[in-house]
Amino acid sequence: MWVAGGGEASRIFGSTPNPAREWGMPDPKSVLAERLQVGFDRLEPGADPVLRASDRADFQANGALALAKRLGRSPREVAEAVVAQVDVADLCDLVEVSGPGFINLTLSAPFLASQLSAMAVDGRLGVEQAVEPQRVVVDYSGPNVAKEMHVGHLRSTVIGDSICRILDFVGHQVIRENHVGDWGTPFGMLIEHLIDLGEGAVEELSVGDLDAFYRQARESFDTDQTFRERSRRRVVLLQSGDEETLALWRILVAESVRHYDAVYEKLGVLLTDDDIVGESFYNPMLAGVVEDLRGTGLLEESDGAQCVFPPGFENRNGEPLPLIVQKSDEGYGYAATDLAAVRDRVERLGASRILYVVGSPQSQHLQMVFAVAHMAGWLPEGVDAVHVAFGSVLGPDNKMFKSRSGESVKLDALLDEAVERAATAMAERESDMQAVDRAAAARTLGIGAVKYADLSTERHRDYVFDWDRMLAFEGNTGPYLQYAHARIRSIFRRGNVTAPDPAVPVTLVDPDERSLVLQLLGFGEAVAASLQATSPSKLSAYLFDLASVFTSFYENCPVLRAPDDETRRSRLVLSDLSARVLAVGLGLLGIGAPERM
RNA sequence: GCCCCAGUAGCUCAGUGGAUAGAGCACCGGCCUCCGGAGCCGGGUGCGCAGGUUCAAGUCCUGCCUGGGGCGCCA
Repeated sequence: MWVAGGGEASRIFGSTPNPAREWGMPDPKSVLAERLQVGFDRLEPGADPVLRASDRADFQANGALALAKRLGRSPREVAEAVVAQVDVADLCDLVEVSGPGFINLTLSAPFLASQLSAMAVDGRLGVEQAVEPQRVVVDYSGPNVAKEMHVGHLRSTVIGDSICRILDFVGHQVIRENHVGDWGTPFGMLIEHLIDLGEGAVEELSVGDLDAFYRQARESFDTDQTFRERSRRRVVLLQSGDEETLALWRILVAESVRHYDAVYEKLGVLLTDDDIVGESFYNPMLAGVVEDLRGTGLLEESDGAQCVFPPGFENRNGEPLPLIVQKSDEGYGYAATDLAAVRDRVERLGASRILYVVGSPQSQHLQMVFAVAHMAGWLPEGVDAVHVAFGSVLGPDNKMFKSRSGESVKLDALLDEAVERAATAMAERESDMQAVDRAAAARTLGIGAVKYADLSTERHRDYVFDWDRMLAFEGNTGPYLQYAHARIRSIFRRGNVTAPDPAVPVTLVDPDERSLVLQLLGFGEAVAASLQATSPSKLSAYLFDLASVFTSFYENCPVLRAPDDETRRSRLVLSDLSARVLAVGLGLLGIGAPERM
C-alpha cells in the first residue's frame, strides 16, 4: 500500500489536478466555514458563522440568529443577506434559509468526491499539522517503586499514551514523563527489609511479587519497634546520599522498572525506561525550591512547616489552606517535588504546555501547585499547566474496582485475563487462521478491548469495568472496530484485488456512499476535537460512527460485485480509505488493527 | 462545613448555546440463497429538582437533592 506525506503526494500526483490545493484542506466543514466567514464579515467583521453538522442538511450555519440581535434586524433577513454575499456554488447543491434563520447547506457530490480524493491521496488522511507546534510535557502513568501496577494506573497510562500519540501525529513535540514514586519515607523500611532478606531477596523480587515484599516490610514496620527505628535512620542515610544505601535503593528501583517494562509491553504503550523521571530526580532541586520561595517572600512558617498559602484555598474551618513545601521535620513533601518538576519542565525542557494525566482526587493539590508556581514565576504566561483529570474504575457493584479479597486488582493479571477472554471469544467462531496468528490477534483484541473501554468513556466520569461488555463484538467496543477493519481488509483479500490508486475518482450516487464520504471527511475534525478537549473519547466516538456508517454502506452497496468497473473502483477506494482511517484512528488510541481475526 | 467531579432511555454511554435530545446493549417485529449474519430495516421510553440569563438551555448562572472524591505536614 502506498503511504506518504502530503508533500510527496503532490509530487507523485502532480500531473493530476490536486483538489486539496484548490479548496484547502479536505475537511469540507473548514472550507465552508471559510466561505461563510466572508459573508458574515460583510455584516459584522469577525461574526461567528456557528457552523455545525445538521440533521436537516449536511451543515447548518446558526450565526445569523446571534447576529440579528446585535444588528437589530430579523434573523431571517440577516441569513438571507449572508447567503446573498456568499459564493458557494462550487461547494453546495443547496443553500436555504430555514426556520427562524438557520442557513442549511447541502454539499454537492462533485465537491465531496473531490475532497475525498484529496484525503485519500494524503498520507495524513486530511489531518492538519499544528500551525504552531508546541513542546508538550505529558506526565502520566506514575507507578510506585516496590509496588505492582494495579488497575488504578490503567487510566493514566492508557489515556496519557493516546494523548501523546495524538499530539505527536498532529506535529507537536511530545516529552513523555513517567513520574514514578521512587523516593520518600517508605524507602527506609523497604531497604531495611531488603537487608533482612539478604542476598536471596533479589531473586525473590525478580520473581515478580513486589506487593508481597512491600506488605512484609510494612508488617515489620508496624509490629517491630527496632525495625521501625532502623527504617527511620535508613531514610536519613538515603536522603544524605550514603552510597551503600543508594546501592540497595537502586536494586529496588531496577526490579520495579523491570516490572513496569513488562506491563507496558503487554499493554502496548510508548513508555520506556528513558521516560522515567522519578521523584528522586528532583531531590537535588528541593532545597533550591524552598530557598527561592523564601526569597520571593511567599514562604510562611505554620506549625513548624514551611508553607505557601495560595489565595482561594481554604480548609474545613475556613482558614487559608497551605501548600506544605517543607515539613516540620525538615523533610520535603510531594508539593516540593511537584513544584521542582514544574520548574524543571519549564526551564530545562522548555515546555509550553504541561499535561498532568492524573486522577481527579488530586485536583485540589494540583491547582494549588499551579497557583504557587504562578506566584513564584515558575509558570509564566504562555505556559499552560493542565490537569487532565479522570474518574475512577469501578467494579460491577459500582464501587472502586477491587479483587474478591478486597485488594486492588493487579494490572498484569488483568491484562492476561483480557487476552484469555479474547481468545475464548474468538474460539467460539470459525476461523481459518493459524494458531500463532490467532494468539497474536487475541492479544490485540484483549488489550484493545480494555483500552477502548477506558478511552471511549468521557474521561471525567467514573466507568464500570465489565468484561462482557468490553469484549463484545457488537456495540461501541474495541473488538467491534477491529472487526470492522478486518472485514474491510477481507474484501481485498477474498476478492484478490489490491487497493486501487487513491487518486481514482469516486462516484457518489447511492446515499450510503455519500454518508460514508461525509463521515470519512470528518476525520481531521475529530482528531482536532479530541486534542482540543484532551479527550480520546471524541476520537473513539468518531471511529464508532465511521464503522456504523461503513456497515450500512457495505450492506447496501456491493463492492466486488458492483454494477460496473467505475463504481467498483470507486467503492474500493472508499473501502480502502475507511480501513486506513480505522487503522490510523485506532493507532492514535494505542490500539492495534489486525488484518484478520 | 467548604471545595472538586458526576447525575441524560430498563442498563452502559454520546451530545462543541441552536430546530423534533441520540447511539449501543437488552426486548419485540420484519428482511436478506448475505463481497465475513459479529448484518440490515422498523418499533419507545429520558435531560435529578427549582429558579434565573438568553431570540434559543441537557449545555451558562444560583440554590437544593443524590452519588463519588478531596480538605496541614502520605504521594
